[in-house]
Amino acid sequence: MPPPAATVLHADLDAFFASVEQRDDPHLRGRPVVVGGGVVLAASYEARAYGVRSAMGGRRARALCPGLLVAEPRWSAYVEASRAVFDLFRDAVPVVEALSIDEAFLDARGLERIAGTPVQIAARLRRDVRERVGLPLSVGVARTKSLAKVASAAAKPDGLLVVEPDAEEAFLHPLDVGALWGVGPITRRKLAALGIGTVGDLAARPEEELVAALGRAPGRHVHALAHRRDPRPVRGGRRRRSVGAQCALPRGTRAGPDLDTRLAALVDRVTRRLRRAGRAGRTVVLRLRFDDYTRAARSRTLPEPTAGTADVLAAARALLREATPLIDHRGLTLVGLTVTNLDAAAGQLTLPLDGGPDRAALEAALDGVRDRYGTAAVTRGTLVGTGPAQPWLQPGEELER
DNA sequence: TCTGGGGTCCTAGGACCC
DNA sequence: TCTGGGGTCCTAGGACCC
Repeated sequence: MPPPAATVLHADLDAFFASVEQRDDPHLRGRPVVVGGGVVLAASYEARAYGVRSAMGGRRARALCPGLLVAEPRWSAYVEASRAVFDLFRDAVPVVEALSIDEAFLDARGLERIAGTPVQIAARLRRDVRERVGLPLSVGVARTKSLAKVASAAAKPDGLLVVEPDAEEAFLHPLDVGALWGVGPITRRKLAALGIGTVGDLAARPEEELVAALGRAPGRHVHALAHRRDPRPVRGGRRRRSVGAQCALPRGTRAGPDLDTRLAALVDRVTRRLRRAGRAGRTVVLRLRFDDYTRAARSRTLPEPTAGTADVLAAARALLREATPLIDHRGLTLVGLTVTNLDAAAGQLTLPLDGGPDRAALEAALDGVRDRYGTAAVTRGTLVGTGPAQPWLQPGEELER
């Protein structure tokens, strides 16, 4: 067995939306900027120096930082920047696991001969992202995903931090438990009640005590993380597991035509996105948030996967009817709709290939089917894709990419 | 801190089946 | 008629992440 080495990279764009705005508008550079006026979606490091944070209300942010500049979100610019950065990730290593629009894990094992050590790859990646996309990227390099994630956070802004295997404990133990990936405010509070403040404190406690306080999975999980055990591999090629949309409502919203219109708009948005992505789901989830900010969800699982507006809307309306007493009693402040259980049933698409296609066309068609169906093969002049059923996709439709 | 929009994973209980 | 162990699927809720 080779000795353990720091081969996992966690790459994370700094203040992503705000950095894109500063890149594209010279007036914003070096100044406190937030994206999003109502609620802060991203804050530049200049704004963070004033205590401005993402998810903060815009009014509070402006109170903290009088000269704050507010940019309206430009989603297409962020998507484009993200694509360019992920292209560089995939150029750098073969296995990339996206975590969100602005961060990913990269597996840098076994690339010494062709691309250099993990640290060299990380340094080159930071330079390439800066030069070709114009954005600051922080990278953490460590033996496990969890350590790499914590390392990239410690490296920010615009930094590179390597945690070598023999330095892990010295790096991790002084940190607040909230720095661990997976320890949020609630777990942190429960741990504080046990007198646990740092990762070192956490590592000193027996697993049974943590399981008793947090539950089986979370207890075992934080115990393992504190002892730097994290066997999760970097997984490439992961697909989205749900598609949803939501909208905030004026306080005290009740069931009625207005709410139904909102619901229909959400269904429309979600099913469009599903169809564009070539996906279908079996479970429709109605999400509700009430006047007191408590939440509830109601769901229905359909016999077949669908991305059809009418199917999803019918299910959503049935759920809404079911929840109407609850809504009228407690008042609604948010309604959301999610389609999940994506591609849950097996199906098969068969395409006749008449007239002996040339090799390039055949390979393009295979790629198209494989993208949508998971597998693709040619059997006696017929192109077969096996995988998730997608009933609205007719044979022969949308084969070109 | 009174609150936006998008996701992930885990757990528990009940229905149902063999 | 009563009883057992084991499994899957579905619903609802909770915690966490960006």
